[in-house]
Amino acid sequence: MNISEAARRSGLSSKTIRYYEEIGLIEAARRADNGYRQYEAEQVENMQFLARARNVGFDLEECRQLLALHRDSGRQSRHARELVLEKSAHLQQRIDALEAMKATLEDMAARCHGDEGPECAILDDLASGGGKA
Amino acid sequence: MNISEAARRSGLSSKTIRYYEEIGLIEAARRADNGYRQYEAEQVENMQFLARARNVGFDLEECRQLLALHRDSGRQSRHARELVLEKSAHLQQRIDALEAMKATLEDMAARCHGDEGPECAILDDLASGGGKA
DNA sequence: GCTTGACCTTCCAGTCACTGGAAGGATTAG
DNA sequence: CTAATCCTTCCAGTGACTGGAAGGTCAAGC
Repeated sequence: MNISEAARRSGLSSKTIRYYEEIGLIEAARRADNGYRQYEAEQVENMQFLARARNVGFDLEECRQLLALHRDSGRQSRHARELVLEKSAHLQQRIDALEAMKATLEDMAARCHGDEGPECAILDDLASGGGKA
Repeated sequence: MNISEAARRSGLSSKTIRYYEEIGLIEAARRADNGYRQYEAEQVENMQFLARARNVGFDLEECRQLLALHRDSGRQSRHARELVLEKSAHLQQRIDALEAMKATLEDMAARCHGDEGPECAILDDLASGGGKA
């Protein structure tokens, strides 16, 4: 199958597939006589694996490790679990940071009239560090 | 004061101050005879404003708008409030996405033995799209 | 055979908000 | 005098793509 079909089936874009090939995340595709990349179901499965791993927050280096574990029949599931727990903790940190930002914004918005006048608790907070900022 | 003192007081790095000057987010500093940038309290206040705005999640373009409102005595607080509410909603979307990722990861981890053996619910989920993936 | 449109290829530039580092000049302390 | 610490400019790199240019290929319809 051509690259756009592989893209459609895997959930990656054609651009992304070429990019992953370029950085060695997926192996270089076989080429047809016209130079077009040709894919088999197996490569598409690898792409799906990558698409799913990316969707749950893994970066490309982690995806590489996960894919290596996936391919390694002598793997230890502990390694995959460690990656997952580490990523989960990381996500929680980012969530906490975003929640804190959001709380500050909501506090600012609550104290701002939001009318046609120039008085503005938001701009005052940003200027002076008042409020929760 | 020199740039490193302005950095210390504002919470931005010297590199970041130079960068903000380069992209026109803060005005070009007055130079001393030796070519060093010289700052007054007023510029440092602008830097603090930017540092705070960045800390609550605004991107540089939004910071530019907020700073413009801050400087505009004829402003309408409604404009600042709109920016804040929009950003807050955006943050919520990102939080939701991260929460979903985290839930998936936790579900995977819960079903993975995490031992010395190769059986692994995590890798199976990523490969087949099972679980919550 | 010709055209049109949808593919495919490579390569280069841009994104965002910095950060690191090189190469070199200025200042300060001892 | 020297060493350490500032400061300057400029260039390159980050992550993970995305957009676009320039050009080759293919299938369908006339």
